[in-house]
Amino acid sequence: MKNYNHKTIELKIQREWEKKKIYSVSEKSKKLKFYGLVEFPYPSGEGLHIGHPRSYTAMDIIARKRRMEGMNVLYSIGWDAFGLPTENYAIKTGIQPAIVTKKNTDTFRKQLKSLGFSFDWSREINTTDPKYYKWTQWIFLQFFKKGLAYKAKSYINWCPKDKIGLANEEAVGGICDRCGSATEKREKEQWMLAITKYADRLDKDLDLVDYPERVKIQQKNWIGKSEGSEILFKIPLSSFFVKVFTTRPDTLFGVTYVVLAPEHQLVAKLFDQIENKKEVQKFIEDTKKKTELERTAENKNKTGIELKGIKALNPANNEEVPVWIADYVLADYGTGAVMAVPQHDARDREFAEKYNLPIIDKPLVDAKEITKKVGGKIVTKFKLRDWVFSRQRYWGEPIPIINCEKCGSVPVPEKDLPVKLPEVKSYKPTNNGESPLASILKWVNVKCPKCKGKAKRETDTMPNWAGSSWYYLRYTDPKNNKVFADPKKMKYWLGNKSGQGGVDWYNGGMEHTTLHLLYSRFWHKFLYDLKLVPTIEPYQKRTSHGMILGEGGVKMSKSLGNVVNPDDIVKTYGADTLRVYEMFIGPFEESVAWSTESIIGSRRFIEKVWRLRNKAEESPKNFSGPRDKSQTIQNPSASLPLQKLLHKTIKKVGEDIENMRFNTAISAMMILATEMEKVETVDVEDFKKFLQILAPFAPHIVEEIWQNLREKKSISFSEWPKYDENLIKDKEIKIAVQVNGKFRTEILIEVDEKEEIVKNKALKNEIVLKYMMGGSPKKVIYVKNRLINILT
RNA sequence: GCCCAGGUGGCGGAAUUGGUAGACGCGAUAGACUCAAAAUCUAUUGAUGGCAACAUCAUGAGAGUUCGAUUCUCUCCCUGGGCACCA
Repeated sequence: MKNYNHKTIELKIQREWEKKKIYSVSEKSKKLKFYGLVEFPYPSGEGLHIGHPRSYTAMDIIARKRRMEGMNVLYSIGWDAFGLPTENYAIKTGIQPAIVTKKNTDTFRKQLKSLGFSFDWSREINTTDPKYYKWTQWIFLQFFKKGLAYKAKSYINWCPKDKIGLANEEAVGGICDRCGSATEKREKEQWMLAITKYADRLDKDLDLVDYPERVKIQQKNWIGKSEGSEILFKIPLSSFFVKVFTTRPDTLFGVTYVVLAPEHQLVAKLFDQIENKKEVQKFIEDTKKKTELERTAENKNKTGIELKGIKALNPANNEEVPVWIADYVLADYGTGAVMAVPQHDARDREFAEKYNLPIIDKPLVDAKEITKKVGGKIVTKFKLRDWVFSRQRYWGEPIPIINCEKCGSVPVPEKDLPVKLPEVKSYKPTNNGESPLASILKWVNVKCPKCKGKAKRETDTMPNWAGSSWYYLRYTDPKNNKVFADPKKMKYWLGNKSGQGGVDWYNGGMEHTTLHLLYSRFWHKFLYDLKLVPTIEPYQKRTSHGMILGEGGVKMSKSLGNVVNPDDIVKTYGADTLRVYEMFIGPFEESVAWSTESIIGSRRFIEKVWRLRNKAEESPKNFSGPRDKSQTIQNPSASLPLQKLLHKTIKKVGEDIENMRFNTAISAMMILATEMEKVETVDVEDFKKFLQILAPFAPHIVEEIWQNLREKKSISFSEWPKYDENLIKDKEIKIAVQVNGKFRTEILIEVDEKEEIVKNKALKNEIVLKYMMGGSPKKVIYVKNRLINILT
């Protein structure tokens, strides 16, 4: 028997899969479908990160198990390729982003193929492909037509030295990460998507999906639904009112002051009546200088100033209360004004104590009644804000709008889609804050599709969240030129049980919980309303993997020099070993530290499986012709304890995969392999069952052995083994015996043995008698089939 | 400051969800095989005391509930991630 050579085996097997296209699927199947999804990668110049295979192997294991369970499985991959790093690389080198992207995706594809994922490569997609982004633009136009894409003033990060707009990521802490100078906020007209229109449904429909509780909590907190009242406080001697939003209208009698955001419109309107104009003006100026970060970080130093000469009338009792402005009240949440009840609110109390404002104890009243009585309104507010959808960048989907002086924003006619990205000389944003596209006059100057007059193209591009908001729909029908995906194909793959359904299982990172996951749910619901997708929600089930950190638990980074290249691991140990190691490394949902030293354990396990093949071959039963598989158990030469262990392992591995407890599944298979190695021969049928449950984890080596055992069909489509209930049940078990709560010995009992018999057995036990020291049992606690505790 | 995770041997981690803490793997030590090495196999491996049987202690710290707590409750400390002071 040859030595195990992962290089030749893995290459050979991968070529066979590719040649036969065994993982290509179509919806023309009578089998039940399963749609497994992983977040498609951003093809960075650094190549595949060692963390990518964690998620991809996990879903590959599930996909492979589903195939063996007889399902028609869609598992696909693509590239989320628009984005900043490629563009910045282009700015530095002058190489076209499209060329860089091509190079990077080629690398990623090769790397992913070397890991043996069972992707249907015929469905590969790329968000930067005009054939793909045609439909991203098309969906944008649907938003526009429904009035959900609109233009509004917003702020961008602006570096006054470099004269360019910056992404949040490039302006962390208000510092430009290119030149280190302080950034400013600059007002700019931007395209927005009205995600807030869907806030309530995005919140409520979380009840329909199977997401981890922590993901649901995070989404709910992000959406931030709260019910409360809007109440008007009149400003005496003026025609103005302060409109406050409160979730505690029942505390209205406890209000001792009102606080406005410094940017609140009323401050300017009432400015003439303010007695301390100078101080107020200075306070407002100071607040403006602070970045959002500084303002929100100053928890302990809430600052404010009273608007002297201005009062507000509490509508509950017509008493006058002072009006303040403070930086802790934000202009863009609620109404930008709050009523302060220091008696009932910790933050109001802190502020009141600092500035010596009164704290009064007034009665609590019924929230609804008081709201009605004072002419207020019961309202629901959300934290969620509309989505700024414009980027002044090159490497994104051009927003398909033509700006006409006469007609305003006019959508590009569908027949003219996609609006392709033109080639430019410089990828750097212009120094007046416009995208580099603005400098290509030939491209910009067009006729208005409506009036045929002079018009200009929109030069803003979309954020990279656009392409990833609908990619799972494109996988169902990746080459369609007529529609973004055929409704029939979507219906097949997404399922439609009374509007429920969606991708069956979507695994991804926690970092995408509030942005990508929420954005794509929003797009999906919008498309559902247009009757363009068959389900209310895009994903039925979502799970999250933990990060793979560097050795010792620190983040992997170039600067720390602790980046692990998956190519090196595949080369040295093989894809099967890397897959097994990444699944064995720790609990799937938690962050774990990489350890190159520990990989050897997974490699040893794989080699052990290779050696086990000899035991199976040497079994004389191999030459006795075909056998009835159901007779395996009665096979006289098969060891009963080993068979019991095999069937227990089949059960455990199956259950562990479903719960993504891959680490304990592998541990169980290691135990089984070690036990198999101890016996002289292993029944070939039993060994095959072991190979089958290992197949999703280490598909190459098992396929090779499978072929050697004269199996003609790929193990990938063999039937997932069933375990025998009778073999799993034990007749006798050991249970723990405690005396006064301390473990002292164990006794053998029959499973489900009567309590009386167990008690008698325990009380006769020598060791138990010794520890009871002649005393008599006062109380005996028996936990069935587990433990008996004797108290004296 | 708030929210969400998490804290168990030298290291990564198990523990049937309140029932024998440390499965499995790495590392380490000793032995077998070998001229030798590698590979493989066997044994030991939480700490302290003891020749040993064994005993005591031990799951971030401290309390509590319980016959029994890694698991539940409270207080505190630390690590990681997120944040929009959300009225």
